[in-house]
Amino acid sequence: MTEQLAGGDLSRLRQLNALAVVHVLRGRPALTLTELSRDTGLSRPSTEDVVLQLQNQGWLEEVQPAAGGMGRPARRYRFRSDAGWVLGVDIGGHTIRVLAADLDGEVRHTVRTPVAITAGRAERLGAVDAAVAECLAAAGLTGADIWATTVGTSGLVDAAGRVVLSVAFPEWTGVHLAQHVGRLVGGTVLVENDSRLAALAETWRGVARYAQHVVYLLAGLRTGTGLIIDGKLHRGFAQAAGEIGALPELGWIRAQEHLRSWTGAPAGTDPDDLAGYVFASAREGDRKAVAVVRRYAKELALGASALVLALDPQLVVLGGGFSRSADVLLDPLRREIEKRCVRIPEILTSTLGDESVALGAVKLSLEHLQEHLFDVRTGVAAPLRPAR
Amino acid sequence: MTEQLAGGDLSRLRQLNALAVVHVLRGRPALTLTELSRDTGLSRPSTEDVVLQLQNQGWLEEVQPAAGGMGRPARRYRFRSDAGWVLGVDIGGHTIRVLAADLDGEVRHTVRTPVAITAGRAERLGAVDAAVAECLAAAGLTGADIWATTVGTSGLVDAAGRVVLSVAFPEWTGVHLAQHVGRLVGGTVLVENDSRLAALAETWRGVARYAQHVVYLLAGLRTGTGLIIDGKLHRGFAQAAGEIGALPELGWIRAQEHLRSWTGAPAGTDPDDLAGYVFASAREGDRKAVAVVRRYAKELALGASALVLALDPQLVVLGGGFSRSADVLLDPLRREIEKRCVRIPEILTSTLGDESVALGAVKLSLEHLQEHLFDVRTGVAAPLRPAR
DNA sequence: TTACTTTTGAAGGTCTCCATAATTAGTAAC
DNA sequence: GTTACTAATTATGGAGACCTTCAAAAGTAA
Repeated sequence: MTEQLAGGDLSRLRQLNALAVVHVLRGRPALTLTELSRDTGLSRPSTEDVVLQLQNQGWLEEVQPAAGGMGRPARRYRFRSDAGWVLGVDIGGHTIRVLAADLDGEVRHTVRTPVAITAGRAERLGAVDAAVAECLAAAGLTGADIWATTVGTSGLVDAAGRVVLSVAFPEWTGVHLAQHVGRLVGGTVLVENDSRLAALAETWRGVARYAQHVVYLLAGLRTGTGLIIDGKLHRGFAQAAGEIGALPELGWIRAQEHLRSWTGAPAGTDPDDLAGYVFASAREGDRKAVAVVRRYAKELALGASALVLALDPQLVVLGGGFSRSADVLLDPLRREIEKRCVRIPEILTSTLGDESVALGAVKLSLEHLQEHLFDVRTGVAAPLRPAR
Repeated sequence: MTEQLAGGDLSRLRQLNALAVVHVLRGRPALTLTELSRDTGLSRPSTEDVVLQLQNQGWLEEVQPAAGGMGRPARRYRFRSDAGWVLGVDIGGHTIRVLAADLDGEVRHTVRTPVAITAGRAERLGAVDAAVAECLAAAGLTGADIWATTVGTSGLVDAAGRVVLSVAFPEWTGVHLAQHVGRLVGGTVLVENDSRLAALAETWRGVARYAQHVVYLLAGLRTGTGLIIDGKLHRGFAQAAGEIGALPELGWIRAQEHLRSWTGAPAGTDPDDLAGYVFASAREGDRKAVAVVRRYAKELALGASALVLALDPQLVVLGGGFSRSADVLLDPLRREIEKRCVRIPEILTSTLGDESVALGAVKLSLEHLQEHLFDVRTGVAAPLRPAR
């Protein structure tokens, strides 16, 4: 059964009303007391009381009254979204990304650092340190100002924030990212698989904003998935959800091999760049390239269909590097899914691009704060970085 | 984001505290005010106030004080679990089951009516009517005393309570079960797929009580699934979740054919009874029967593995008629799943038997009431059958 | 009958909310 | 520049729900 809400005394009521005020005010421009009173359902005097308390605690700030208008100018209050900060870190193969966002989720600073795909563990971790430091400096913050950080990485991550298994970077296996990044910033450090974060980003600021159940496909040099169920990221009992690629009968692991088998690219092309040539040739109508893309789409669709049949999502989102070639990839993918599924979900292409993982990391940090700072169980405390 | 809890005035606080008292008292024996005060965190006088109000509303009842013990005997109050009733109906191929349970989920009356597997739509609906009427009569109730009813049926059911597609009983397709049963009883009538209800029953009173993520396999003359995610039944966007059997590459639909291909049963055996002979022979070591069971287990495991890889459940529950033969079925099933999955969940056999669907139907009815009658948004109103 | 234990009932106080009315600080019109 | 109008602020009184504390009541045990 759902966790019941405990009752309590009058201070509990104040707690709830303070929470209601914060909830109304977050992510919106400054409001007057009358407006707040209307939106919270509280009386004007009570609203003022609550607002004064929140102002003393540091959550709210009075801003200049709006010019013009009849009657006595009303005081206006805004949520101090800069009271705390969160970071989103994406440790990719070629790039480290760090986003600093305020409590409203507004991304204020972005740092992008290239890193060699061949970089080892120490070098990559060093690049992460440097990027985080650079981002903090740019924002004029120190690690102590950060209330929550989420790190996205490829591979399987355990609940403690350790990389349990990384196929793409064998050296990465075993690295304790939560601990490592925790040296640099305050607050909680979460670590999550990159595909899952990308999926989360789509439900936040991407094409999946309206959907409660989403299957996200990361199609690129690696293939991955992220599942959103009931509006929440689904991890599974041991963080192993979405690993449909492991099923040998579906042959998802072989999917990219089709792309690499193509011989139409200039000699000496880096195998990692080959995919781009295949898609480009398919776009120009090269029949062999079209056939290769179709075979790739079919294998991708097999895993996707299994997920769709299992979960019946409203929406499938195609993301990852190959989603840039959605014009040649989406149609065959859709056809293959339609062949197999009972009910056909919408199938859309991600528009978030390279930033999706880092954005999802920001969102996960915010959700963590939401649970611990603005929860109905605890109410709103003074704005302080939560204990780790 | 999660739906925020609205604030309010003092009556809201009373609402929450009343809810807390009800929550503490439900499903437990009568408690004294002192005990209630301790468990709710309220002061003694406040607890008394709340309890008196709930008693006036009809939710609580004073019972005889406990004999013996030191000091002045304390008044004791119990939750009036008989203030309302729910029904769970299982429309099976051979049997109609109706359970009547009180608000604590205690099943007080059970009716089991045989119905011919060949019965048409009208005959089957008539049997349902008769069984419901019989159950109400046995409980001394009328339809108006029923606050919620859930009907379990095979096939795909839409949100309005209509059978959209029934493969097992073609005539069943299109029947509006919610409407039909709604003629007999008050309150809400929910209709749900039987495999899902069986899965729900396992998390309530079965082997899955401790698990948040469960894959339930209905293995019998039909094969079906039920998914529990985050402790809740997962239906998907269009109630089509769990239809992994449709994926041609996994060949789930062919699974039972293996059992029917067996030639070791007495001539003229009803094909529906064949499975029992196969399992019995396998139990006695007949090598051909063992091989047939193994092939069946493999195909069952294929679909199960897809679900396990997709969701990473803590637990897989094997239910349905064939779960009686778990002694010969479970081991090969487990081996095949272990071959394919990244993380191996526990695999257990259902112990609820034939009643699981009806029990799950009772549970779904109770969950519906829980949401509408004892919700933090509304608080507890007077005990009246909720409007439809 | 007395001592002890525990619940009950009553009193007084505090907190948070609400409704209402008086005051204040602006704009608009003359 | 004064006056009317508008809308926010401030002040007041009251109600509801909670808390703590203490005396009275109703049992058991010696």
